Amino acid sequence: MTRPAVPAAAARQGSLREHNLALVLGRIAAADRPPSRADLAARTGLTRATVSAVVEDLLLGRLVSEVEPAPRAGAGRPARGLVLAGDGPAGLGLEVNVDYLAACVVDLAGRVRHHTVERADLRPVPPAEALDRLTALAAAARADAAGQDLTLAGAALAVPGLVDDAGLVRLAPNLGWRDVPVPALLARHPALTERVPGVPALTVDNEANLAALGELHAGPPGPASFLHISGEVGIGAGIVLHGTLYRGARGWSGEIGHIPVRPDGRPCRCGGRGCLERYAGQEAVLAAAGLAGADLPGDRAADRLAELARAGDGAALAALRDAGTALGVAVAGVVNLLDLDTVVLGGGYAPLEPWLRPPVLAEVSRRVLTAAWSPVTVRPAVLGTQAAAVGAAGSVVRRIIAHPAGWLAHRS
Amino acid sequence: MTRPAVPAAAARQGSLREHNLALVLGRIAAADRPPSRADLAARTGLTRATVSAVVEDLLLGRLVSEVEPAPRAGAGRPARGLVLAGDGPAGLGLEVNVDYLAACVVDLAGRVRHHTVERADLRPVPPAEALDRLTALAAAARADAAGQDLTLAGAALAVPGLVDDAGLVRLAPNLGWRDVPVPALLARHPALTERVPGVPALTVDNEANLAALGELHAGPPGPASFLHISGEVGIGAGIVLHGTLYRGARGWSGEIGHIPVRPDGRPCRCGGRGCLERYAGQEAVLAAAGLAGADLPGDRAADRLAELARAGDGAALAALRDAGTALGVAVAGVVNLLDLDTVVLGGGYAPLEPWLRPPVLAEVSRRVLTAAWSPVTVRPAVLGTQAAAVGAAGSVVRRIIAHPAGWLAHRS
DNA sequence: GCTATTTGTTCAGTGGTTGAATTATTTGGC
DNA sequence: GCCAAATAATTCAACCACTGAACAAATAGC
Repeated sequence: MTRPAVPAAAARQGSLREHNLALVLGRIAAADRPPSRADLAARTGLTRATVSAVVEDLLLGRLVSEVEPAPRAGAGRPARGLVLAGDGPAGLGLEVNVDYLAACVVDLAGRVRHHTVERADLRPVPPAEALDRLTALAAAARADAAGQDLTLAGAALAVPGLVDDAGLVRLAPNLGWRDVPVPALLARHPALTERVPGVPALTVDNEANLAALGELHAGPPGPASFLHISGEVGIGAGIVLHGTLYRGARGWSGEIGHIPVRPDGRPCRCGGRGCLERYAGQEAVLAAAGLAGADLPGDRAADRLAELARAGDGAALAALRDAGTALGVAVAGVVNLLDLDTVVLGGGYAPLEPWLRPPVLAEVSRRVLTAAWSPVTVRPAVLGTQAAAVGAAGSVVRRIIAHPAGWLAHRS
Repeated sequence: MTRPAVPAAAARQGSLREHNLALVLGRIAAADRPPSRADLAARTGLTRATVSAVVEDLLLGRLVSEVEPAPRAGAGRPARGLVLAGDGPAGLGLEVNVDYLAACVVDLAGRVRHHTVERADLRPVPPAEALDRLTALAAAARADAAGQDLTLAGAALAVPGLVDDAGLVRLAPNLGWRDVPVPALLARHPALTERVPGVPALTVDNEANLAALGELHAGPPGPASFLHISGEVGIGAGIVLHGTLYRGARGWSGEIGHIPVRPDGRPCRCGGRGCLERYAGQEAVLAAAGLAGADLPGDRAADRLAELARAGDGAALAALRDAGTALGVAVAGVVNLLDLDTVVLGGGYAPLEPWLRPPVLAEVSRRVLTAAWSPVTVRPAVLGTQAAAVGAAGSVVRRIIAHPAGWLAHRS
């Protein structure tokens, strides 16, 4: 990617320290074994003197802690290992979805330290009440975190819909929400509005975006470019380019469900025709598999379909093959456009991956111009249905790791 | 876009100056009237002392020059205006295409200071000979630049094909090139390999990518997100996200011509079926308009078609409507995925924009989920067929503006 | 116990920014 | 025509963060 044309802000003396704090902390986070100060100096290019000074700040701010010297062969003073603190700041991840509410806490190292799911059909519930119930989960999560010596530094909420910069949910069709001002509705709950400078108290984002972030951080460290497809009632996608989530010009990227795959095909509720959702969305697949009337809750439907496919049910297998082909056509277009090397099947698609992958790969290898040189990997998501909530919590701690200076200033 | 997780390199004292050089130079480049040092201090947040020191470096390095004080109302010492130097470094842009070679020189301010096009059918010409002929144009451009007190700081070459990081042209189907090692073939031409530290002597890139860059810098300054579609024999696209060109995981993004628009439709030479190129590519449109046998050179074909359409020719109008519809289906998918606010019709599509825009817009407004809140603009490219060569030259000078320290180190 | 080795800290030196004081150059009032 | 006010740009001491070298600390091997 070409670098941005114009830097935004003046660099002053303190900017150096801010940058190097992030550099050192990022290396500690990405290391596979606890690095010593000397390791960090060698790997970052800073001197040992500077690394010591920077690490001192990080230790004082409870972002890292020292661990026992790792046994090492040869002579020399033993190194003190540095790890991300397990008792420092943590992120609160929340999710409102069609048939459940969820809350989780993730610590700096990315470990899930708390996780609750409350099943409930939220379609008939007014938004304000749904958010009220969510704050009960949030309060419990906060109490659990406090008991583990964790400080919640911020929260992120995943919603299955289009969210603008201010946190207004413009449209969440499957939830029946329209123009819901989430931050205003949550403003009276102190658990969600306590301010830590440099860390937003609450951000609201699209569920598919946050699920992609969860997948990014659950995988190996380092930049990656992939498409994370969440197959639910609708089909959403999160786009990760070179290790950063791409949100679009206005934050509404990833509406892969409305990519046309049969321009003159089945009409869609969006007003178009032949959208992917009408061929590979939950309703379409269940109908084709003969499960139309079963009225299963969202996450059960995918498991039921997987059972049938595993048992060799003809209708289920045909339904999955057709859905995979439609998905493959859309994915081929995306890969031709964006040159991604990986496609992750997430959400409801994850358990169905064994049956979806072959037709998707077939379409991709047939239709992608560069498929011959650069194979495209299709794999299931490693995080299951928790992806969005975990990704939401992870987005809070990743922001601290990327910009530790704000957190440190707050603690001094 | 979420910020990157881990900074890459250590920040030392000199990094501050590097950053602030780029900051100040970028503001001078983006300003609409020559700013004074005091203006720059106010706008960047640096002190006037620092701005003066930074500007001193830029003046010494011939990147900016002072102009007469702009007349100002009120009392006070008159300000000295700062502009990008018209006699400093410049970029050399080159292009090999199916039926022409081009060379141009662009100065720091983005002005085109030299431009030559040599028409020739290059399909029967071996790559080495085509590149030889190109170096003749490059030498003339270099001489002309020297006569205008410009120093060529680097060159960029636009090719209608897939290019890898090393400059190897993997495939340029319409030119008949495959695995052409362009940098090696140009290595014996000193005019193209003279090294300026910090500025690559020669980069090779896809024509559609460079055309999009040309369009980005020809437009108003500031970040923009758009899709620039070059409609030639093939259809390529350059993707600009938040003011930066997105090249893809391996550099092969933008193959919009092979997005499926009729999955079971006409077979394509890529091996797929129903690719956009088979419905909106030059061949398909000319055939539908009854011009199949005319065998016009690429850029004349579009003009001829525009003439016919202007005269009300039924077949031409129908062909353009159908092509626009196919294009609109593909664009709707792209906008749903990437949430772009602007689509630029470039290359051969530019003169046809009056007839292509209505069907494209119709499909987009019908199929894009967020079309109701956020209109998508479809407009013709402001640079015509020169876009790729001008964009190539511009990419060289933009790199200097974004990273002036390298250039300054070289001159000291 | 001595030496080699590696880790981590201390400290003078340097580069770059800040902020206040100073110089430079104009307009406008008297 | 001269002086005050205003704005632009430079100068300079102070400060901050990083560098590099010297030094202290802690271990293994002989």
